Amino acid sequence: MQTNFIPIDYDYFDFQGKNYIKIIGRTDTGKRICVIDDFQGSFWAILKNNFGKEKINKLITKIEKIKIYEAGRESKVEKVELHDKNFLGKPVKALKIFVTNFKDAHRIADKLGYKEIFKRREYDLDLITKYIMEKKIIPFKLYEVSGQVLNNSQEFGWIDSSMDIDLCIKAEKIKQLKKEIKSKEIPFKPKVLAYDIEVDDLKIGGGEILMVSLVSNKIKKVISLKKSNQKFVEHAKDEADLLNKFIKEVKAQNPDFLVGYYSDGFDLPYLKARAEKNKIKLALGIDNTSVKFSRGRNLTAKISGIVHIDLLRFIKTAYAQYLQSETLSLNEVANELLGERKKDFEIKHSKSLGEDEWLAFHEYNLQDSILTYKLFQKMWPDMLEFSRIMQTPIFTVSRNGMSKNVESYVIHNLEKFNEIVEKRPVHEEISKRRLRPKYEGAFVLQPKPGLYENLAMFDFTSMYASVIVSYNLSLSTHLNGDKFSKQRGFFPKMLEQIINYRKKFKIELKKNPNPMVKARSNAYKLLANAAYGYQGFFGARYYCLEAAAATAALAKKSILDVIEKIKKQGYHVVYSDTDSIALLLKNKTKSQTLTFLKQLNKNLPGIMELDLEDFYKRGIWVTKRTGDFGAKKKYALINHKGKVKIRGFETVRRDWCRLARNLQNKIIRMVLKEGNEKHAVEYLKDITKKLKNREIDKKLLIIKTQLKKPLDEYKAISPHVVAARRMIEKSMPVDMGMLIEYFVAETRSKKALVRDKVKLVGEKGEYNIKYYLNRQILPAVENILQVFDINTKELIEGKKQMKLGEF
DNA sequence: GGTGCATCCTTACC
DNA sequence: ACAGGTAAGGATGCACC
Repeated sequence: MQTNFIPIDYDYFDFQGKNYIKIIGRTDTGKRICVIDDFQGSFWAILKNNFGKEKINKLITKIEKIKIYEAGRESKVEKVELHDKNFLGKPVKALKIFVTNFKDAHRIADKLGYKEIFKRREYDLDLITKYIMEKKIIPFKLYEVSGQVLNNSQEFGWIDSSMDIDLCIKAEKIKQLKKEIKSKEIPFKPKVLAYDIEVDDLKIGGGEILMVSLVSNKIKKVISLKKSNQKFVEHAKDEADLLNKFIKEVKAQNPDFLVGYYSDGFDLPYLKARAEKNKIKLALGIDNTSVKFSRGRNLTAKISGIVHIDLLRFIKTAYAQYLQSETLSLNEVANELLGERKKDFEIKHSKSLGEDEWLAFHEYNLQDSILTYKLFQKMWPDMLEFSRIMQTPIFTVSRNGMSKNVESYVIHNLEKFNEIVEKRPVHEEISKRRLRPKYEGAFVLQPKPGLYENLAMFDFTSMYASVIVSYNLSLSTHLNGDKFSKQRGFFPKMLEQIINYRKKFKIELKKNPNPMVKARSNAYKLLANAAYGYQGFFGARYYCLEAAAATAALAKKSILDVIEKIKKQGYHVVYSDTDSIALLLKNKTKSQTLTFLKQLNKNLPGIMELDLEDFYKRGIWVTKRTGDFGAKKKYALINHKGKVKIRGFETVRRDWCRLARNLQNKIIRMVLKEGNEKHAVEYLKDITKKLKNREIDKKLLIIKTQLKKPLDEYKAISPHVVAARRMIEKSMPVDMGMLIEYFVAETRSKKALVRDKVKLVGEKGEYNIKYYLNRQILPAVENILQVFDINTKELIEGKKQMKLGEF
């Protein structure tokens, strides 16, 4: 039997003490297939120099005899091979040691205390990684498998009949099909089922599940404890019935992906806990196994044969830094990425829901799954490309952070360099690394405050990555101190390849815009940007603080050199931060400036590249609030099309109240558009008057601050901590990571601290005029108007001066 | 009990 | 613990008078 298929999910199992790989995929005709592949795991023993053939053979004989009995099984060295390999760029002789069961690789490696052995490596990789590395069966690429069909076969203990699949093949040969998948097409349309639950008690398993919604391209339904004549609602007579109906529906849909939003941390653990309570097995796996959880920093929920995706995890690594949303809630993210929102519904305890409210609740629940489904579709190209490029199953790659993604990419591209994989740092090593002093980072130029006209912004493309490539900075090329070898290392070479791919797909995207090429280009961009952080990250296999420090230092030197050249050419440099430079054109034209930019590029080292980010009509830089010199990381620009770019100002900070943010935003825009402060001052006066007359909507005065750690770990009791404590008193849910909302109210108390005036949003009380005037509005506009020599304090307080702290 | 510096804390920039 | 350093700025903590 022979068929084409795409690998989606990977797993392995033991049979008679040996490991077998189990790949779940789809055939090119859409059938769900399970491919079972024989795979013997192995690790490396790298030999010290200068051992003759005879000595090596003796060693091999000794190693071949190693056997261990542990965890109720016998494992032994099955085979030893001598290879010429590279380790950290240097040629070595190494023994490839094959073991019966790879789970015992570490224990067997521990038995290799021979003086001839320099290092033992790759026993700390997982078997799936080893398999993909060696056999190159990469997720979502097309393969042709031939072998024996298992149909009610007793092979592997009737494994095929234990799974809900269309076809099971014991592989004899798996061959990659060279058929190039056209980048325009998405090669395979996954079957997706999105889900979401509603409960009264947010504590995992703390109360009954009221309803669960399920959405695919075929169904839109809510299974609910509440009877309803809404067409999409299926009634469950009790929670056990609800759970069974849920399981049955998932099985009926038979999806490739079961998708939730924060479902690793909430929906699936909740379902599992309630299933246990009802003595029901949450047997969602295609082999009828239950959901499995693994604890890391985050809870992770795995279902055998169906890829469980928690969209929030992927959003955090691949999207968060490019999103404007202030939180990563489903509502905000869906609004930004899809232009759709959750249904308006004020959640309250199910006991107090009226009949109409149940209808709305059902719709609300359904909408969450609809949004989750649509978000998945939107992100699918990105996840697919991540999986293919990192050569890592989508279950894993969608949960990994960027450092792990860089590492996966490196590990799976090492074979081109004949390299053995370096080990993961263990606990002591990590602690040691974390104690190392920080190195000096980027250069930030102190700006001179003012309103400027006719500017350009230059920036280096993927600056740190191109520094790493241009100066060959990595662990394997590190000699000593700040010295690095001239001989090109695998890490910089791989990174250069990444940058080249990024360029190639960016160009392709311009010619032919489509989501797949965009996703590919973006994945390479994210990889390039994370490479620097990776080398400085204490958990990295290829950690090299010297390389990270040198990268930062050489980047700094490069930008300072360029700034000098720009000045010499007669431009005025206003500002610079890390990889960008803002300059005044003065008497120069745009085209002269572009010519000059080309000239600058000719003299840059290696692959470094300086780009024009944009030309700007005006820009404003302000003073720091403390001191009369320019504030870094705070500026605003307007380009010639009228597009405004605001950085660092309170406008973009979520821990300032809306009133102050909106006011500052308007004032910045007025000033940039008009080039003077006239309208801005009028607008400020108007808002001030309204605030003093208590005409401002309290919604605009809410301050939101995130609880970054458990409440009892705070040393300083700040306003948001007080607010959170009050919430607990009122038995409102308070969790680490939550945005705490409060406003500052008028109080009779003479205490001066803000925290003594904190009130929760729902609480009665009038807003504190002096606080919002002196600590929100004034600080937000003061330094902007100061550029025009306006004393804002006098303006809004009248002639009578007031101390800043007073309110 | 007010002053002023240190420290904590959050959130931004790149 | 899950990429790095640089920076602004609010609010409290606390020694000091």
